[in-house]
Amino acid sequence: MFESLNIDTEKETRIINAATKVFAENGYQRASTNAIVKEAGISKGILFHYFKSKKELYLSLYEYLSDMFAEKIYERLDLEERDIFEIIRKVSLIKFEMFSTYPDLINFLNRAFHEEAPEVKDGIEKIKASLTDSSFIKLFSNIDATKFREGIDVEKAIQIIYWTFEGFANQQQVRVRTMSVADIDKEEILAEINSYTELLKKSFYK
Amino acid sequence: MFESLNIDTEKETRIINAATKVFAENGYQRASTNAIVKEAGISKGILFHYFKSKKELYLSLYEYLSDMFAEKIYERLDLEERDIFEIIRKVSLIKFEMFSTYPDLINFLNRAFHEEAPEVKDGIEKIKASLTDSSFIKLFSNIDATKFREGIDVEKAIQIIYWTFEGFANQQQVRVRTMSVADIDKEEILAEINSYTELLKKSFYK
Amino acid sequence: MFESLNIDTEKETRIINAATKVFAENGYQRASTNAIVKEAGISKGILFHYFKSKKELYLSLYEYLSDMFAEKIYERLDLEERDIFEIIRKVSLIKFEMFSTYPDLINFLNRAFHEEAPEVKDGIEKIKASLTDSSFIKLFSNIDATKFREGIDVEKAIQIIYWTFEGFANQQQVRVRTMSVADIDKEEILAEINSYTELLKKSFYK
Amino acid sequence: MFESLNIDTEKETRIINAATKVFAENGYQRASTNAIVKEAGISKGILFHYFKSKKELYLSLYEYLSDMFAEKIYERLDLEERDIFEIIRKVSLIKFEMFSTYPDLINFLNRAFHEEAPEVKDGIEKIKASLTDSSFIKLFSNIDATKFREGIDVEKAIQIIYWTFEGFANQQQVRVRTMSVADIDKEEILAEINSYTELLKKSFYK
DNA sequence: GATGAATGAGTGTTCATTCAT
DNA sequence: CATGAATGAACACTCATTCAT
Repeated sequence: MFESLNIDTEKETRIINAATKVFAENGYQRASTNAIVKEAGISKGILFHYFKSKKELYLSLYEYLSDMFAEKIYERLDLEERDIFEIIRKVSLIKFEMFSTYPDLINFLNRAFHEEAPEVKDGIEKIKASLTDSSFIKLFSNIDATKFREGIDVEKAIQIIYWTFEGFANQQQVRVRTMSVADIDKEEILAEINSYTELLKKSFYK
Repeated sequence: MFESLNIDTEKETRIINAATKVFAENGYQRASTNAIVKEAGISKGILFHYFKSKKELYLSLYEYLSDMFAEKIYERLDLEERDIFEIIRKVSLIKFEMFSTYPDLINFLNRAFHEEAPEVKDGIEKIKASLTDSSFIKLFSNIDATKFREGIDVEKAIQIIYWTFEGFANQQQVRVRTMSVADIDKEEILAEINSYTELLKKSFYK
Repeated sequence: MFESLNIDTEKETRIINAATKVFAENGYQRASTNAIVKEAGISKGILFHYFKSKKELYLSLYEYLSDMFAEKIYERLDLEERDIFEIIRKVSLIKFEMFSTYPDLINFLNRAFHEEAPEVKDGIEKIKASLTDSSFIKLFSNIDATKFREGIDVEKAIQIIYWTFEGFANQQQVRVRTMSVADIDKEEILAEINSYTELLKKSFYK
Repeated sequence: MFESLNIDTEKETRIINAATKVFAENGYQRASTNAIVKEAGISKGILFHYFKSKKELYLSLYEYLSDMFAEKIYERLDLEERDIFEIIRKVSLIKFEMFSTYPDLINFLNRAFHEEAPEVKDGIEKIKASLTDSSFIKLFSNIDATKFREGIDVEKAIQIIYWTFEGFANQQQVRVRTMSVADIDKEEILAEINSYTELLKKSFYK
């Protein structure tokens, strides 16, 4: 299941949505298969008919949602873009919009990123690696190095930029946790992204 | 217990060490009180005599170890130091040495930092806040802003510096996870810290 | 199905072979219908289309394989033979050869002989009885009693002979359990059969 | 638990009796821990507090009951006795009486002897081996070989005698399975034992 | 203070059987 | 004929917490 995106039955969709939500809210360990089947309105048996274990469910879901997420990013991203800040701004924007539409998806992915449960940690890492290899890093490997000031270690500068926006995203997540989706002030956040962008440009660029 | 640092009996020390270790290795949820009493060589009853619940044990431990950690940091830190990079370098160094001596402590604290279990999340946040208020932020609030180039938003620059070293620390942790304490190449890591420092100084400082 | 030996389709053969193997390896209870359909490469539905329950599958299989086994024995046995030891030696030999060719069949039958699962125990007993009545005991009922020494209770002597070779067979089975079919030293086993035969003849025969 | 026969609390006794009964009636696999705790009138938790798994419960029980059984046999057996038939008669008699008093014990032990469940099979074999080594075979290793007729392979003769009474016991068990303890005709069975004894003596002894 | 026996709801998972397609 | 999705009760086992001793 999931392998070839043939999620076309109503029941499959319900499982995916339910599992995404329950895992997003509870993390791997605390999420109970009982809660998932209840949320999905299905029987215990059918869950284990589709996925042979909770672990497999989680990992399949992770792979499916990562793929889907990457796809969405790519289909809206200008792959010719070589300015790192433009790339990050665009990705942030897309993430935002996806968060409004599919908050569970984004929450699931964010949580999975730091998941510590030993049953799935290695599996997540493997999927992450294969994804990153095949596609993600590409975004950053194509960066236009000539824009950076002389004497700057571009690779490390990119790392700093990445960590900055990762840190910012985490900070927002914590803030947002208690709000409803509607209450998030998108304009304010974008403004903050801009000021970090300005600061980093001023410091790293020619 | 713990409130006034009167950890003077041998049994208390054993509980602390055991709980630190078990929580460090498993996180809040997966850590079982059974594992803790077994590791400590004490009875179930006495654990719940000292701490009325697992939650209280965790939170007391967190507070105690945070305090202890902050104290160690402070007693070795030059409080007059106003250069943020010097502060960070020194803190990194102290953390390093503490990790060699008390790896469980550092692992516990790192893990607690990202702990998601709802039973303790708010409690952690509260303790963190009180600690930060009373002491930690002080380190960063005293920073010498005059060293930064004109037109740079110093507060945001400090955030970037913080996120950079946080990101770097996380990266190291992932790398280190599979190694034994002995195999860590301290010199190499310090060299990397230095090059990030150089890069950021060159970019942000006058 | 099976009643009239019309096992002529390829699919039926696959069910038989798969079920024989899975029951032989796991016994009635632990054998799962899932494992059987997987091994046979068929769907769940078709299994329960042919056999209305796991119990009926097992019992039909038992009857079919018992019959088949008895048939094989009979077609190669000299029915005029009235010396019990000759009969047993011949039966042992045939069993041996069948075990080399159809190890699952023999394993299934051996295991069924001691099967304790209440769902099928009575059914097995009934089939065993009808088989024994109609054919098996005949082998032993025709024994030449005049070969036994005076004063010997022939019926009981036959029982002893039977138990001896049954015990020997069980002993071999335990030994063989860990070996591959190829590693079994047929000559050695036949030599042992011979020495038990000699001993019993010397003791019971004139 | 069990290690040093300190089964002195009322609850422990209830667990032992309940587990013995449920395992005796159902074998390892079909016996459910639910049935055991219900029969014993205890909670689920306490069973797994004493025994860390169903497997450990079964094996501890097997060891305990085997030991107990062997002890009972030994304390009533004349160890100087070197006539194999006398030994077997006496053992049969003791078994009988034990069966009247503790039918579950004997049923458990008989069933365990042929238990096929892979979780416990090896464990049973190991315990059996250690028991046999230390004590049981002794009974048969001390047999007076001079009583056997010239030219008889005494070791094989003993095997035959053993298999005969084993087969007889199995036969009785099948017969008895449907009866209540009270309905068993002890005299008749002892008479049959005697006639097998007579036959074997006449055949093997001088 | 100190022990560890005791609880019972909760966990992930299995399974023979049915039935709409 | 044939499929495999669907069921739900049952399984072994875990766990934080309490309490009689």
